[in-house]
Amino acid sequence: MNKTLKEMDVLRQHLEKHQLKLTRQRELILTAFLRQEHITAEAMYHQLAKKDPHLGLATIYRTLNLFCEAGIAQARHFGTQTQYDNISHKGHHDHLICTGCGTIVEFENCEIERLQEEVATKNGFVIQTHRLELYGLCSRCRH
Amino acid sequence: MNKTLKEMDVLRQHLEKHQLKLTRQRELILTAFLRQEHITAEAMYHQLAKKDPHLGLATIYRTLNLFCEAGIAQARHFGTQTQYDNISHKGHHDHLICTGCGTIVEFENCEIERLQEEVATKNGFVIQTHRLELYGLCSRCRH
DNA sequence: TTTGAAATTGATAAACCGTCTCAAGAGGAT
DNA sequence: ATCCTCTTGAGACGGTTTATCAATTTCAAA
Ligand SMILES: [Mn+2]
Ligand SMILES: [Mn+2]
Ligand SMILES: [Zn+2]
Ligand SMILES: [Zn+2]
Repeated sequence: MNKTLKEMDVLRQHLEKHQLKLTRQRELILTAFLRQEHITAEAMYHQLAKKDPHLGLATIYRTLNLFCEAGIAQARHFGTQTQYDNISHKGHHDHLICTGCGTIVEFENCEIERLQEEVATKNGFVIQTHRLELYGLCSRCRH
Repeated sequence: MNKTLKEMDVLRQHLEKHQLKLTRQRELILTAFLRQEHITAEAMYHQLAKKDPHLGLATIYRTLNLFCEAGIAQARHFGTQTQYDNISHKGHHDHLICTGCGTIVEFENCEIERLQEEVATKNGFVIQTHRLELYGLCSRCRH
């Protein structure tokens, strides 16, 4: 029973609007991507290499970037690595990252968001984007 | 009247403790660095390339990283560029960055800091570091 | 002051991560 | 099925930072 994915439709619409084509690779990568919360291009590459050993790394990058343009993914730069965040079913959020095991926890805090706006206004700025990342040790990594 | 700089002493102590040497280059770079609030290695390189003997780019990087270890500087990754933040006379702070002109404004907001701790605790984390950057347009860049 | 072991320097190679190039292949409107 | 356009995969390339290494400098001890 292959249920019609909302995200596949989002992609199809984006492709249509921009005269792009729905390829086997794009379907494959989207299906795999939607199983993840956050994933790097490299990890996606290795994961898919098992299925289709000829998927090029450049195609992974191109396709994940396409998903960003379509609003399905968002590139997040944590420390040195870039994680593609599956935002198809999420609103804005920020992250807690464990420096021990790499676990990524998402959170939303509207009070912090409000205070950010307040700080910006106080300094004459209008915010376009922001980054908030908390790095530390999760309970398991502290034993 | 060459007043004795507190930062030069901090550097001297750090060098002594680690069996490192005080070189003409390190003095030169420190003096120039202390005139800045935030600066990239590349900018520092160009600023100093005109003077004196010729300073290699590798030396600039090595020395700025040395300052970080000595607690005089802190590397901050804004967008794609790495700014070395002169923290010799500052406590913890975060930044507002204008995407129009590149202006960097520092701010401290203990209420945000407190809420960050609260979020971390709620998720079983103990924070080691954090990044908070607000990107937007300053009043001049909005006209 | 001279000496010499150890640290430092500058030039440049290399690593890293992602994008660009381009010839060959695939998509899809007609 | 045709044919124009878009996409793909392999590898070259680019920007930024670090590693390498022979020559030079520092500085403590003689
Ligand atoms: Mn996320
Ligand atoms: Mn600062
Ligand atoms: Zn952990
Ligand atoms: Zn501005």
